[in-house]
Amino acid sequence: MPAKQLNKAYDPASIEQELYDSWEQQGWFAPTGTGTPYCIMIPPPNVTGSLHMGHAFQDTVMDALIRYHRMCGRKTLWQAGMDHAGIATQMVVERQLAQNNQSRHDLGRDEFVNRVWEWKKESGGTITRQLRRMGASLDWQRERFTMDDGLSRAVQEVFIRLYNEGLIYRGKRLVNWDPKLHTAVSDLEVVSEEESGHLWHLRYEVVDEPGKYLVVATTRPETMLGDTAVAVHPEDARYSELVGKKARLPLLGREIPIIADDYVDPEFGSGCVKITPAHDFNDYEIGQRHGLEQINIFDPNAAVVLPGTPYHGLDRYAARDKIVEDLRQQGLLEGIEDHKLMVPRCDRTGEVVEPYLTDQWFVKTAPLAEESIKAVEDGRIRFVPENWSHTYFDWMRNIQDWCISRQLWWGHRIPAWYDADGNIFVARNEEEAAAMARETYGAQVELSRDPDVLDTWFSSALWPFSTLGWPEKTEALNTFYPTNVLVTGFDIIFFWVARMIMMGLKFMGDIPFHEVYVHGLVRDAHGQKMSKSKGNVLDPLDLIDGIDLDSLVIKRTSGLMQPRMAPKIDTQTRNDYPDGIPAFGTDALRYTFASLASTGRNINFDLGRIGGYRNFCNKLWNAARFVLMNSEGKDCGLDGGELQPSLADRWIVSQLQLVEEQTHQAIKGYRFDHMAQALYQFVWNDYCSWYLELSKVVLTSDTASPEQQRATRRTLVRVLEASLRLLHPVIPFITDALWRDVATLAGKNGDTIMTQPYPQPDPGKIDKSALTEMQWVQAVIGGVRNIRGEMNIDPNKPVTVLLQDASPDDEEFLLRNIDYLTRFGKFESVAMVDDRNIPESPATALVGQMKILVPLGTLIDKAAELSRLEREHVKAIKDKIRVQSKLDNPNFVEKAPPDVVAGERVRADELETTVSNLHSQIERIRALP
RNA sequence: GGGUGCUUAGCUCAGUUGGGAGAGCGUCGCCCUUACAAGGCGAAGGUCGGCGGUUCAAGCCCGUCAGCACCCACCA
Repeated sequence: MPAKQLNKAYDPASIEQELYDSWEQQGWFAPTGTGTPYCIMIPPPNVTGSLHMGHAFQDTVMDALIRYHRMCGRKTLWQAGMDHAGIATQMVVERQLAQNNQSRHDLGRDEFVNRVWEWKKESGGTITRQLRRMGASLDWQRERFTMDDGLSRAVQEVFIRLYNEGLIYRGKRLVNWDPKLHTAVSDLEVVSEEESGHLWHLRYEVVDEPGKYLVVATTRPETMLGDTAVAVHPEDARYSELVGKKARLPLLGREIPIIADDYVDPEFGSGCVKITPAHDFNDYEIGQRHGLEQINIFDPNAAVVLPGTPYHGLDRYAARDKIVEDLRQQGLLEGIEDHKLMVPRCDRTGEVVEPYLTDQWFVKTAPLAEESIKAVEDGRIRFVPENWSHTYFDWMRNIQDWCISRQLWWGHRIPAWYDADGNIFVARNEEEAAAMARETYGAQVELSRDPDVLDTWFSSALWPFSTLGWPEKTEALNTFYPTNVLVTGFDIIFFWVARMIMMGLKFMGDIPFHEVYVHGLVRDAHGQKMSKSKGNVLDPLDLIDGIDLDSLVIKRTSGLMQPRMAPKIDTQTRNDYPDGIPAFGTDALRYTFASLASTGRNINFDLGRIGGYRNFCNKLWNAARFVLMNSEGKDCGLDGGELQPSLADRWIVSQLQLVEEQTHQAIKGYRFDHMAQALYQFVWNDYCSWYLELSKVVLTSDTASPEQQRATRRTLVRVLEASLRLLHPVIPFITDALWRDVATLAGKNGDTIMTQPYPQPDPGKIDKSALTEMQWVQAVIGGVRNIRGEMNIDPNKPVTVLLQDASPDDEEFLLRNIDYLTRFGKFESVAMVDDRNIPESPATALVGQMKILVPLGTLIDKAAELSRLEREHVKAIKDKIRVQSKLDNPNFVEKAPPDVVAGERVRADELETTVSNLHSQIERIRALP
C-alpha cells in the first residue's frame, strides 16, 4: 500500500476489526512450531458476564505476554473458555421466567436446564465477542466451557476419586444458607459488612430460684426459640454458683442448662450468652463441646417452624418483632441498645445468610492443602509480587472444609445415588450405582439420585488440566501442563488459585502453573471502586468506540438498585464528561493498562492518560507516514551498496539496542509499566523528536552522498520496523497495520507482524562514541533553544552562535555536526571565539566547560536574561555546596567507594567552572547600559 | 482483634542491590516549521506524610506516630 493511502490522522476504528478477523481466519492464534511451550489459561469469564475494566486490564496483560512469547518463538497457547457460573446463570434465566410469572418449578428440572442451555447459546457469548474487540489472541479453536462433555467428565472423575479416597464426604453441618436461593453457599461466598442493629438484653429466669434471672445480650432475639443453653465464663465469680443449674427459656418455658465455656467474654454485656447451636457458628462449636441439643427453628425460607407456637410460619424478622414485643409484655426485656454488627450476606443475592443445619457434601481440604503449601514454600510456584504468598499461606494454613454442594439445578450434578436407607453410592452413572447397590444387598433396590449440583468453583479448580483433555493422557496436556503463569486479581486467590493448586497437585501430580501474577483491581481516577451504584463505571468498549453524553447518562442511570441515585449520577456524569467520551481505540486503551500495571496495588484508571496514549498512537502513525514518504520507491539499501551511516544513524541504532534490553527485562518482571514507559520515551523522544528530525538533514540535503542517504533511509525504516515489533504485544492493531506497509522496505517478509521474531538486543551494535557525541549535539541545541525560548526570540529568526572555551573534542564535534546544529538551532552561523572577541551582550548557555554565546546586541532583554542566568546560578551554587560539603567530610572520603569519591570530585570541578562562568556572565549583563 | 499495602510535582503514578529527585496529564510563554495542532520548542512546580535512629551518605534500611485503602476473624 503506497504511503499516500495512509490517512493523515490515526483512526483506530478503520483498522482494528478488519485486522482481528484476518488474524483469526488465518489461524494465527493456534500454537505452532517446535519452540519451548508457553501457555496461559484464561480465567474463564462467567457466561453471564460482560467485559468490565478488570477483564480488559487482565486480558491486555495476558495478551501482551502471549504475543511476546509467540514472537519469541515459543509454542504458545492461550486457552480460551468460559465458566458456567452456576448461581449467576440460574438467576438470569429465572429472572426471565419471572417476567412471564413462571418459576423454575413450573418448568421442572430438565426443561429448566434446557432453557439455560438455550439462553447460553443465544446470549452467552457476549464476553467472547468483547474479548475479540480487545485484540485478545486466544486460541478460539480450543475454546472450552466448564459444562461441556469433556470438562463434565473431568469433574465427575475428580469427584469419584476424591470420594473413594475419603477426601469428599457428606454430612449434616451448619452451613451458610441463602433463604432466597434455597442453597448453601461456601464461606467465601459470604461477605460480611458492618451494619447498624441493636443489642437486645433479655431476662432468663433461673429455675428453682424464684426472682433470680440471668440477662443475656443478643443481636438476634428470634433465635432464642432454638436456645439450648446459657453460657458464662468458667472463672466469672458472679455466676459460678449458677453453673450446672438450669434457666427457663422465656416464651417457650423449656429448661436449658447453664454451662461454663472459655468462649464467653466476661467483659462483654452481662457476661451471659445464649447458645443456639443450630443457628450460630460459635454456638454450634460450643454445642459440640457440651453435647447440647441442636434445635432447628427455621424452614428453608428462614421462617419459623414451631407448630403450636404463636411464631410458627413467621418470617425471621417478623418473628423477631413479635418475640421482642412478647418479652416486653412479660417484663423480660431488660433493654435495647444501638449496636454495630457484622451482617453476613450472600455475595450473589445480597440476602442475609442464615446458619442452617443441612446435609451437604464437603471436600476435606487439610490433606490437599499440605502439599499446596509446600509447593509455594519451596518455590515451585512463585507469586508476583511475592507478598501475596503470605495471603495464600495464611488462608491455606487455616483452611476449612469446602462445602461443595449447591441446591441449584444449573451445574454439574453430584454423581451420588441413595437407597431407601440413605446409603450412598457414588458412581459414574445410575447403572454403575445400581450394580454397587446390588453387590451390597444381593438384590435390586430402588435408587434416587442426589438432586444437588457442585459449586461452580469445583470445576474451575480443574481448569488448567480439564481444558487440556484430562483424564485422557493427551498430547496437549503433555505439552502445556504445567502452564507458565496465571494472571489474576487478588480477590480470587482463595476461590480459585488455591484450589487449582490443590487439584493440580492431586490429580496431575504437578503444579498447575509456575508463576501467579497478581494484579490490583481497576478503580476510577480517584481510587474509588467502580460500581453501578456510584455511577462511576467505565465500559472498556465505550473507551474504544466512544459514547455520547446522553447515551452514557442513560447507561449509568438505568437499572439501578437504588433509582433515587439517578439524578446525582446524572449530574456527576454530565460534569465529568461534558462531551461524552471520545473514541480512543483498543490500542490506546491497552497501552494505558500496560502503563498502569505496576506491582500489586490498585489500578486507578485516569481518563487523562488514555488520551495521551491515543496521541502516542497517532505519533507512531505519522512517523510511519513520514518514513514511507521518504523511503518508498527509493534506495533503502536492500540491494546492497555502500552505506555511510551518520552520527544520528549510529546513535538511534544504539538506543534501539538499549530499549530492546529494557523491554525484555520489563516483561520478565511483569513490569508492563516500565515497558510502556521505555518504549514511549524511545519512540516519541529519541526516534521522532530527534532522529526523524536529524534524518531530514541528510534526506533533504543537496550535498549528501547516495551512501549517506541510503544509510539513513535504511536506518529510518529498520528502526521503525523493529519498534513496531517491540510494541506489538501491547498495541497489536496499529503495529500490524503499519508493519504490513513497512516490512518489505525493511527487508522483511511475512503476512503479519504477529509471527515475526521479537527484537533481540545486540550489544555489538551499541556505538558508545555515537552516544557521547550525540549527547553533545543535543546539549548544544538544547542550550540555544533554551536561550531562544527564554529570550523570546522569534523561532524563525536565525541567530549567530559563538562557542567559547571549546576543548579539542568540542571543536571536533562542532566540525562534524555543523549541519545538524545550523539546521536545528536555526543558526545563521556558528564559530569559535576567544576571550578577545566576545560580543557585547550575548546570552549564554554552558555545555561542560564550553560556553555557547548568542549575541543579541540591542535586542537583549536584560531583565529576562539576568533572571534566567540567576536561576541557573542559584541551582549550580546549591549543587556545588552540597558536593563540596561531602568532599570536605573526611569520613566520606575515607569510607565511600573510591569511584563515588572520584565522581564527586569531577562534579565539584565542573560545578566550580559553571558557577564562575555564570557569575561572570551575570556581571557582564549587569554592566550593560 | 490480627494481617497486608499505601502516603513522592496541581492530578494519576514510576523510582529493584542506600551515592547527582522522574514520567504522563494539567499549567504558563512562544510557534499553524514541508510526518503529526491528537503537533513543535521552551519553562515553572517537590523540606519524597511527621518524628527519631543506623550510615561518610536515606525517597530507599530500622523504629515510632498519623492518615488512607484493603484482606482475614466467632465478640454475643
